[in-house]
Amino acid sequence: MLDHPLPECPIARFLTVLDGPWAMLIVREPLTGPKRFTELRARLHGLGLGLPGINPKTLSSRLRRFVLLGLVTRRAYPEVPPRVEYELTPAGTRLEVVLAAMGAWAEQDLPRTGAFPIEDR
Amino acid sequence: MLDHPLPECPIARFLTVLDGPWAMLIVREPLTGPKRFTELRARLHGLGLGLPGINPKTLSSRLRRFVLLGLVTRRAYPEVPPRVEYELTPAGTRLEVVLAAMGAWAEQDLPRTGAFPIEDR
DNA sequence: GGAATCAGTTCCCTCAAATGAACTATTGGG
DNA sequence: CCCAATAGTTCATTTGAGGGAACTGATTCC
Repeated sequence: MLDHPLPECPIARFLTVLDGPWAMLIVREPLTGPKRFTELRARLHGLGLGLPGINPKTLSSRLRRFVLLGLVTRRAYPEVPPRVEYELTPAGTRLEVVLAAMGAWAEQDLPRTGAFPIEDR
Repeated sequence: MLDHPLPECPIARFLTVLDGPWAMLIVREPLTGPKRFTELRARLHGLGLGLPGINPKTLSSRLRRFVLLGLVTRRAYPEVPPRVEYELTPAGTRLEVVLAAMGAWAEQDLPRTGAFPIEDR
């Protein structure tokens, strides 16, 4: 994904990096403070994407990407059992406006049921 | 995708429907007025997602979904050669704020090259 | 001694999405 | 007669993402 430069177009760049059903949902969690790996797993349960929960492989893969991109920091404490905390960087925190825009749009224009309103034009 | 109700969480709902590298890029096009199928194909070339251009199958599949969800209208003119225009509904047009948020974030926080800044914390 | 805890990794499998290329019907124009 | 143009569809194939399940290492609690 970072093997060659990202697209010129900012939107395309965003989509390259934050693609997939999980990416933005993962980013949302540490907005309320640092989160541990297992904590993230637990909180990403039952969001009802048709998916039961996130696979640890998927989660660690996304987290590694985010750390690489500077959206998240990873802090490991040499304890037993191990403790690792993921925290948003300022850049990561700034994704909150995107999340807010997505949420607001969906609340207004994307009902849960298949009964979609016909807008007059 | 509409076989059973969408998730309760608005963000998850957004991601269910507007997932994939192409969805938001397609929506962006008719913001500047109705667009024809071939026109969309042409404009979606060279965005550099590592992809050369969009496959017509992918495009027609997304357009069909958007029409179903009420984000886009499809108007066919019985001419030869055929002409079909895709236009955003008010709901589709409201996605502009999401696109703007994505773009602004990427411009500020997602550089093209792998040299990502380390933010002080 | 055995179980539990945590943060992942590894293996194998499946499935949906995307791709490339060819093809359709229709008619006007050279 | 043959080609071009439009809006797709169809076929066959690949790729990557995700899923399930099991496993690791170190240490503390029971």
